[in-house]
Amino acid sequence: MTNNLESASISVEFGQRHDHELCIEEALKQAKRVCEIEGERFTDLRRQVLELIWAEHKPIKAYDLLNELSAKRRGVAPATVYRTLDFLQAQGLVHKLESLNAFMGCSHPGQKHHGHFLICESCEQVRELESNAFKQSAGLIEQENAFKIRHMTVEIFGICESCIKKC
Amino acid sequence: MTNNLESASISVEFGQRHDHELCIEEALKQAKRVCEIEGERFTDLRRQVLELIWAEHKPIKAYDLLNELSAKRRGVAPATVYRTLDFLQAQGLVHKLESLNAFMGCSHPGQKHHGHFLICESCEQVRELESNAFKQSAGLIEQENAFKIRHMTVEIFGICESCIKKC
DNA sequence: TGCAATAAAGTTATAATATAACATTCTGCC
DNA sequence: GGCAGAATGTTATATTATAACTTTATTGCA
Repeated sequence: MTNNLESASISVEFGQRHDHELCIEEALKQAKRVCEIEGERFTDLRRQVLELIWAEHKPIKAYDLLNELSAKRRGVAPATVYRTLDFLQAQGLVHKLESLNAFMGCSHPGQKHHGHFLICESCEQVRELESNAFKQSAGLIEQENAFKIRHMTVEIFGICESCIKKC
Repeated sequence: MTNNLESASISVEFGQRHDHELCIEEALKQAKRVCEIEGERFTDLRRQVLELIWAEHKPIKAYDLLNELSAKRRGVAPATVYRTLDFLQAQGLVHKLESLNAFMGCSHPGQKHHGHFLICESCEQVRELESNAFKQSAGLIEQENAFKIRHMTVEIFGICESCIKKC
């Protein structure tokens, strides 16, 4: 077992055709790896939830997750979903999109980063930006305001390339 | 009545001592102005809500607002609060902090801008950044991703200067 | 193996946040 | 005054999230 947390990211461009089964497979594989490294259990429940979250490159709401999960197993309640989401977020496998009250699979699991997102208002797909996209601005802001940044919520709404072309 | 929307901003540094009554007064004055320019009514309810929002340099939750507002007038229900918040947000007088489900008075009313926030996790005060803090990064992101930005939620959590000094 | 300790998941209840739909009142205008 | 539209009141309910306690599964160890 490797101890290298810097793994490849699971990421595609907006509207790009790809074998999404591979995305899911890769996400699950990396999740398993992260859990092993962290000494956490990647249980059936956690795997199922993560798999549902990765079903599309769109954020999913907790109660939609609950509905879909209910089709797969018994005894699913809100707490089931929120607990599992908490776990997956703690492991850096899932991000919450605050503006949408919804959850996304993390494209850079195992890499320490803030989640920054491009959200297409037309196709509703979401893409995670590289963490360093705002690094310079963030540094500047820290200096100018004598403020020590601990976490940044960055959610950018607009129209993706693919949707611009379609107009 | 002036038609100049570019008004002074209502803004103080973290921890800075100031006559907060003046902040509130200024916020209400500018709100009245914005409403006049936009042909909207700055009613008692709207003024009371905005005044409560400006009571501190901290975000306030809708149901806390509801409680405080109930002390001032009869027949206050959730819809009362949310409707008024919607109005104030539409006029650019109030911002919602998505990460906190809470609301803040806008420091640059009448100026077209995204709200970007520094949120101190120690004293819980919030300060609105100048809109152009991220302008360069935003431009870069648009280019690199061929993405047309329409709105940005930027909420930066950390420790403010005043709280760093206290440690 | 068997038992204790801990972690995970199940279960029930409820809190916190937000909106929908319709009724009433207020305001500006003729 | 009376009409039209805006604002507010009112009631009900949807959506999002957590608390508290129970049961089950897993691990480590005697």
